Amino acid sequence: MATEHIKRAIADALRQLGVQNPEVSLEHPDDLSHGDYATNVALRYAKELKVNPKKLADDIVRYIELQKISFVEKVETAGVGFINFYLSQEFFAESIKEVLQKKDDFGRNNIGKGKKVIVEFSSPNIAKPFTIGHLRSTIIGDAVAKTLSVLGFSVIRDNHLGDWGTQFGKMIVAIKKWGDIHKIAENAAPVRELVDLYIRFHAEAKTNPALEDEAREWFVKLEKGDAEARGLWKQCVAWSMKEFEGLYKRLGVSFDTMHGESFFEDKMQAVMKELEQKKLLKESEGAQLVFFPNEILPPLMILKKDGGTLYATRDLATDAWRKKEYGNGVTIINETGGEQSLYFRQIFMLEEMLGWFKSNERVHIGHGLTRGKEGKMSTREGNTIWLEEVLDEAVKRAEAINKDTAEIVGIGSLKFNDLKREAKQDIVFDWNDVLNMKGDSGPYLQYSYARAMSVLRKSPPQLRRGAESTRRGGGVNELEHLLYRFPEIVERAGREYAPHFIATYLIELAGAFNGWYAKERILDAGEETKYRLALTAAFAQVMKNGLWLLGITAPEKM
RNA sequence: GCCUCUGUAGUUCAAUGGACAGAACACUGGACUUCUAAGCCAGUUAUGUAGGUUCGAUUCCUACCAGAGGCACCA
Repeated sequence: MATEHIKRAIADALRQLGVQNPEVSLEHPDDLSHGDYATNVALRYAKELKVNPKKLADDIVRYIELQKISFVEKVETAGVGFINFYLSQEFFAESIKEVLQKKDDFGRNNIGKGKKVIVEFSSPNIAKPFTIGHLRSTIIGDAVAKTLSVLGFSVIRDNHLGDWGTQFGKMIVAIKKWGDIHKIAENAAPVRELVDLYIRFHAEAKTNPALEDEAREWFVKLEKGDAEARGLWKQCVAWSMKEFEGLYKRLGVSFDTMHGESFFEDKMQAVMKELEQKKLLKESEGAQLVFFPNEILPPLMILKKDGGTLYATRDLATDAWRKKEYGNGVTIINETGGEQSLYFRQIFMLEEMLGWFKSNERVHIGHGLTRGKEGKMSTREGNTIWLEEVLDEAVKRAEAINKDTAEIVGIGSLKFNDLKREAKQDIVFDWNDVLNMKGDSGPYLQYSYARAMSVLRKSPPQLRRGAESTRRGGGVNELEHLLYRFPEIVERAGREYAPHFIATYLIELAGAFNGWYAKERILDAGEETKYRLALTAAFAQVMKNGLWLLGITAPEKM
């Protein structure tokens, strides 16, 4: 509520001093003693105006002081020429009131109004383990989708299941050669058996390359609708889906659409036709590829020499369908591992060449690898960590402290550990780090929230009507300095598709609350109790909303 | 070989080109016999190397070093 006024006042001052079209940047200084907002315009325009920056800053301040900006108490110059703005007590009282009134309304940003966005995430493969690797996509994608939705975007959460491809040829060969379909069905965890078969396939294929050809043949059969191939495939899909549903339920993640790759099987023909018509396809060594102008990117294969389709073929069909289904102007976000970033650059460029999308309508969020200490974990090698084991271990560790909340705390710690860092960073898997329950962790936030709720529960009801209580004297504390910034943080996290901005903000916020809580007696503050309760309630509100964006449950007690 | 990403404290991570580079873990010490100690307070330690652009660089550019990933029939 104050930023626009401040910016306008600075711009006016600059015009007054001779700048034609002033550009004003306003930031929050790192150090609270430098005020709530600061601008570096004096440093930027000193050269142009041929004056000393410090003097320019002083001139600007003198002009601004005459303006009397609402909610700004003090303006002063500092350092080499920064101008610092200190907000007034009324501002903080107002902002607390606003938080309490708006509740679930996350602030006033509505940058996504009228815009559609598809967030494709999680996307596990059928008949393969749901590993710690897929967890990242699931967690980050969920947080991004939620963040965009509160910014007003109309969000379609899509799980693009890997239920098609040569891998099913391999799977079928393995089942027919070494498996027993009835035994697998009786197993409590059929997917594990399938994965064992898959690993065996790769082990045996090393000495017997003919198996690979056999697998390709079976996939072609599957594509042509062979009854036996279809039957085995359907069975694999059913077993996997059952397992996935259990995991999604535990993680609290849901989807609007679950169109697997097989859904687009019959939609690839049209894409091939369009590629041919636009003369984008070129034959090379029997396969069909797209070559990019000036070789700015390596060629992208669309059709194999045996006529089989590839991931790219299906993805193009997928995006063509989405365009038709959701209309022009839809933005598509793919959350996948970072190792696919070259592939997505190829796809994005091709889709631009086809005239389907503008470059900013296609986004790839590539997360870093979760790897073991010894290197990459791979299904083929059989050294993956199953997500279920990780969830169980997380809950077990949380149980050691408190049985009642173990499930939400365990899963909260796991999610937060992922979201607190930039998505593109690799994670070296380490139990103690991944399931950290102390310090910068999910449980720290949950605990801070539960503590605030406990204070509110124990407070006298007549003092709880915080919204209309007024702030009293005394210094503004860190918590107040942070609370009003939540909407800005959410907006930035949405714009940059980067949930870690929310995560790091919440850590800071919780730290401010805990520090304040330990020092002050909230319920025994005399006349000021009402305002302190309002502040506590506002903190709880923001923390709850923030945790929700990250997909982490905020427990009332723990 | 080429391309992309990463290099910050003993460790794991932050930091829209700005003020003294922030946290957490670990370590050391402290407070609390009243609202939740998974907490609070205090302390030690860091921008891979060499240049460049800039009033000002962890951030931008160049080269090098180190790690990860990718580069035609996997996804």
